[in-house]
Formats: sequence, structure tokens, C-alpha cells
Amino acid sequence: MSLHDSTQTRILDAAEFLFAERGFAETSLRTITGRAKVNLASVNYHFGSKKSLIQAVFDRFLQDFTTQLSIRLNELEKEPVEELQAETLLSALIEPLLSLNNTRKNAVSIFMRLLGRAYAETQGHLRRYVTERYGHVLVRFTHLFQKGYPQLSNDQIFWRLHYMLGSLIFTLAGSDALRQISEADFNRSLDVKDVIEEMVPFLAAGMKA
Amino acid sequence: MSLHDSTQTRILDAAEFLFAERGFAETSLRTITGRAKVNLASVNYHFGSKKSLIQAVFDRFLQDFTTQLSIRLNELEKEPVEELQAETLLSALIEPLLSLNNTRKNAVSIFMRLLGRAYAETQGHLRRYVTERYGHVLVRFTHLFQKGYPQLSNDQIFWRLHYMLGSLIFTLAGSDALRQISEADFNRSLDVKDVIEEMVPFLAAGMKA
DNA sequence: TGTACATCAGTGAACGCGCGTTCACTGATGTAC
DNA sequence: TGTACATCAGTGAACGCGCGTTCACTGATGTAC
Repeated sequence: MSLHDSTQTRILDAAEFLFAERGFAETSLRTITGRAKVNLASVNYHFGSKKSLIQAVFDRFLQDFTTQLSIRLNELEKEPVEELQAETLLSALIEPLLSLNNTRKNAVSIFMRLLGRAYAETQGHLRRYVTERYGHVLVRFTHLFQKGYPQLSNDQIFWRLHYMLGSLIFTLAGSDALRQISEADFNRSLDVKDVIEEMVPFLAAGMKA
Repeated sequence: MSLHDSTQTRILDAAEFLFAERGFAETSLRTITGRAKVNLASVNYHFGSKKSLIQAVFDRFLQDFTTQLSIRLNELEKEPVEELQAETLLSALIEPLLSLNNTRKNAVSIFMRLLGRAYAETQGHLRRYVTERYGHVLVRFTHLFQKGYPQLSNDQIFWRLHYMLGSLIFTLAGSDALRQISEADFNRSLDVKDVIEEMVPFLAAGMKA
């Protein structure tokens, strides 16, 4: 959010931080433009409406993430069945996620909090937008699981992927608070990467169950 | 929400439904009192403020739930270690949850959606309120897990219980939509009880991993 | 049993406030001839 | 190269609207003596 960035970027940076921190309805355009140090009217000038700004915030994350994920999926789709272990497939999801932190500070944590809010969102407009626009990547991911675990039925895989998604989003969305508790109670400091890696055995065991 | 119910009950019934459906900020007192067929000012008369109404909605659920859960925990705390299997402990959590449906229609689904929203909530005021007021029951639950699985470290159990909570809340909060997809794609109709029971092997395997 | 007063449940209308959005406008840069 | 016009980024002030809350009030029920 440097003053050298363009107005659009400054708005997006301020918006994603505040939306993650407080929620969509609870964040006013005045708060966003105040933090971004731009004029109030410039949000509507550049993005058209608050709703479109929210979608633009998601698009920026999802474009980075799905691009990385697609590369991984391309590789995995060439692999023989015996390489498609749950742990391997989870890595293909987790590494693109962690790579978000290379572009912006705390991006992973902000992104997961936004996803958590998106799923809780009013009437699910945002959820529908996200699944329509980026759902095809998740379908490819599902197919790899079906290939790797043919003994599981398709609807078992469907449900288990959602259990997994729930664990990931819920844990990472609240991980700032949980990490603080963990540090206080168990004297163990963790970053986002540690938290995610800690989850892999739990998730992989569940998928295989 | 019968017209014979008291004004307070009518407000609570309308509020919990609308909060679950749309969220807290997105539900106005005018919408709630309209649905409940009571006067706008009666919310502030009976509950003091919108914020207190939200807490009252949670209290009604949590009192029912923690009462049932406490009874289960009392029994389990007398059991020998070898009875404390993950599946047994999960049942002690799930059965009190399902029993909510005996008092009000769709109570489980509404409650889980509310919990999902509470965790995404602004600055976590509500989360703090819930953990302060009902946290002791969850601490007892944690201790039983530590007793049953001494090979796991305390912080592993802490984190895994949160993964599990994430799966449960996330899946059940969105289960209406997921059930519809499941029915359309796999021709299999499920109710809340089925969805929860389907999760047990996944969660138990993860906890033991 | 009758009267005076207090408490309680509920009401209708209004309050001020913060919100997203709009609008007329400015000044800088780009393009055509 | 110079001039006229178009496009673009950004601005300051105002708009109407819906919101949570408040307030003075009513009528029914409960309590004291």
C-alpha cells in the first residue's frame, strides 16, 4: 500500500485487509478510502460499486492461486495412479496457497479469512460467483482424488473434500487467534506454514478412512 | 413462531432464522419484527439492543446444548480410559447437537449456521462471549481426549479439535446447499443426521492419525 | 371489598447518523489533422 | 510544430435512504392498606 502504487492497487490493498479484519458489511467505503488515502468517490469511479470491489478483491487472489494450482494439476494429471496419494494431492493445493505470501505480506491469512466470510455471506451471492468462475479447477482436483482412491464412491469424495475445505478455511481464518493461544499455552510459536503442515496428517488420514 | 407464543419468544424465533439466513449486520430489526409480527420498539424493550438480542439467540441454543453435553461428559468422566475412543467422544458431542431438533424445527441447521457466522464475526466479540460463557464445557471435552489419547501431545489435541470443529461447523452450516448438490449429482437424499454420521469416520481417523 | 398507586408490556412516531452513490467539475495526457 | 478536441483520473460536496435507538404515552395487571 505504498504511496507510489496506483489508486486501484491502493484501494484493493486497503479493502482486502479491512474486509478480512471486519467483514464486508461492517467495512464502509469511507474506512477503505481513508486507509488507502484516496478520494471516497474513486471506488465507484474505478470499480463501479462496493459489490464489484468485493469481487475484484477475490479475483486478484483467485487468479494468482488458480494459475499456480493449474500448473500443479497439469503435472499430476500425467502421473500414474500410484503417485496420487492424499498427501501429494494436498501439497498440490497447499503449495500454491502458500505461494501467495510471495506477492503480498500476510496474503495467505487474509485470503483464508476472506474465504471464510464469503462462505458465510448473505444469500451466497459471492459463493456462487466464486464457484462459477473458478469451479472448474476444483473439479479437476476432485477427479484426481477419484483416480487415486477408486475404492471411495464419488459422493464420499465430494463430501470429504468439503470436510477438508472446512478444516482448512476455518483453521486458517482463525489461525491468528489460535496461534496466540497455542503460543501462550504450549510455548510454541508457529507461522502459517507450520499451521498448514501440522494439518496434513489429520486431513490425509481422514481422506483415506 | 405461533401467534400464541410470547413476544420475546416470537422475536427470538424470527431473529435466529433471519440471522442464520442472512447474517447479523444484514438483518434489520424492522425485518425481524415484521416477521415476528411485533412492534419495532419491542426488541429494545425486551432485549435492550440489537447486540443483546444476538447474544440472547445464542444463549437459548447454548443452554440447551451444554446442558445435554454436560450430562454426557459426567458419564464419560467415570469411564475407564479404554472406553474413550474418538468415535465415542464424537458421539458425546453429536448426540446433544442432534437433540436440539427435538425442541425446534431445523434447530441444528440454524445453530450451525449461526456458529459459522459467529466465528467470522466482526472483531470476534461474539466468539469471546461464547468462549467465556461456555468454554469450560469444551475444556472438559478436551481433557477426555487427552486421557483417551495420551500418545498425542496437548497441543496436537488442541489443534485437531479445532480442525474437527472447522469441518463440523463449515459442513453443517453449508449443508443445505451441499445436500442439494449431493442429491442432484449422486441421487442420494440426506438429512442433517445422515450428514453428521457420514462425517464420523473422517473425523475419527484424523483425530487418531 | 374498594381505592390508590406501581409495575409491566407494548406502541407509534420521530430522532440523528452513517451509508453507498451521484453529479458537476477540474486538470492532465493523448490523438488527429 | 501547433491547435482543437477527446479521453481519462480524480475530486468535493451533496443526495436520499435505511438503520438502531429513544421517548412520551397507553392500557392492563398486580400490590398495599
